[in-house]
Amino acid sequence: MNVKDCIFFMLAKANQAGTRYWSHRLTDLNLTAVQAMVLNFLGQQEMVTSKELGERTGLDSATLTGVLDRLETSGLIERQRHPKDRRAICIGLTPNSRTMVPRIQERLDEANRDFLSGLSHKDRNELRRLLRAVRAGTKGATDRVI
Amino acid sequence: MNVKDCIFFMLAKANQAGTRYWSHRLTDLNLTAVQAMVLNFLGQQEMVTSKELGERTGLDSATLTGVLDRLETSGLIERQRHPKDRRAICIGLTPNSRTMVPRIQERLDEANRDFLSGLSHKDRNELRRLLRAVRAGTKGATDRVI
DNA sequence: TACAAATTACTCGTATACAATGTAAATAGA
DNA sequence: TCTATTTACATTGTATACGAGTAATTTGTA
Repeated sequence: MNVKDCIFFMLAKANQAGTRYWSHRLTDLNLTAVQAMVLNFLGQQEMVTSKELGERTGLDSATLTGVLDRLETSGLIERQRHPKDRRAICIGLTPNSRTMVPRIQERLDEANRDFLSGLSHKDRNELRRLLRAVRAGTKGATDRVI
Repeated sequence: MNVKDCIFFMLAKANQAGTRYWSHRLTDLNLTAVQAMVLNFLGQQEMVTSKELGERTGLDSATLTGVLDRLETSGLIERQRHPKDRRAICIGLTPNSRTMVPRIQERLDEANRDFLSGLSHKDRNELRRLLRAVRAGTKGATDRVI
């Protein structure tokens, strides 16, 4: 099988293109693609535990620890003790990041529109449907799918 | 926009699922997804330069150096001087990896079939078409697309 | 209640990714 | 020919990813 027709290769390269595109739209905010995605999520659902945040954003617990460390160092999130469960921590935005979140959301909307502007409306829906199907199809096969 | 509908997020998670699936099919060969892909490519096109290999596999020169270092340490590839251009190196398989490549190719074919077994034949073609379109659509926007 | 099992977050080691920089070699132009 | 630019590869530093393992805590159960 030609590498170019391998689905794993194709997914990896499409993802590379997407991440690169989204990252380049963030350079002036000094955020990485993942960091912006986490802040965006926290803008909708603040004070979640690390566990829940990981589940929603599809980030491994080990990965998430690092992402949160860097966001905390930048003063963009706060870790707080969970009131009921002393094992857990609650993640919250800071005053700084709270004003930043709306801009991130604008960018994300724009970037989504622009990135797919070469596709017809129908194709965009098809792509989303198929990507969802791919993930759903492997659920359980290797686990870990959020 | 809900994170779950964000195309960058969806591409990242579909890719995660794919890489995980393909990696798990390789554990007994002691290869990573990327390493197997590189060996598979070398099985079809031996003695390519590092530059060409990078272009074909979509690997950054910095990334490729590391991948090749590890493959060389494992005795699976050899770096040789290019006969005409002393800046360039030629990458070749070793006796060890030459016997391994057919097995990798079998695995890759199997994994491709199985990974997409939940999709109809038509959907599989659609997915490939759309992933190609996504990459082609951003060609030039951020460069680097192979 | 005592204690094993499960859970939460973290740490460590390894492997991609990629921007930026360095270095040697090749090539283009004056 | 001699210099300027380009090219090929490597190196460095930072940021995901993920498997494996750990400490603290909670839960389930005998």
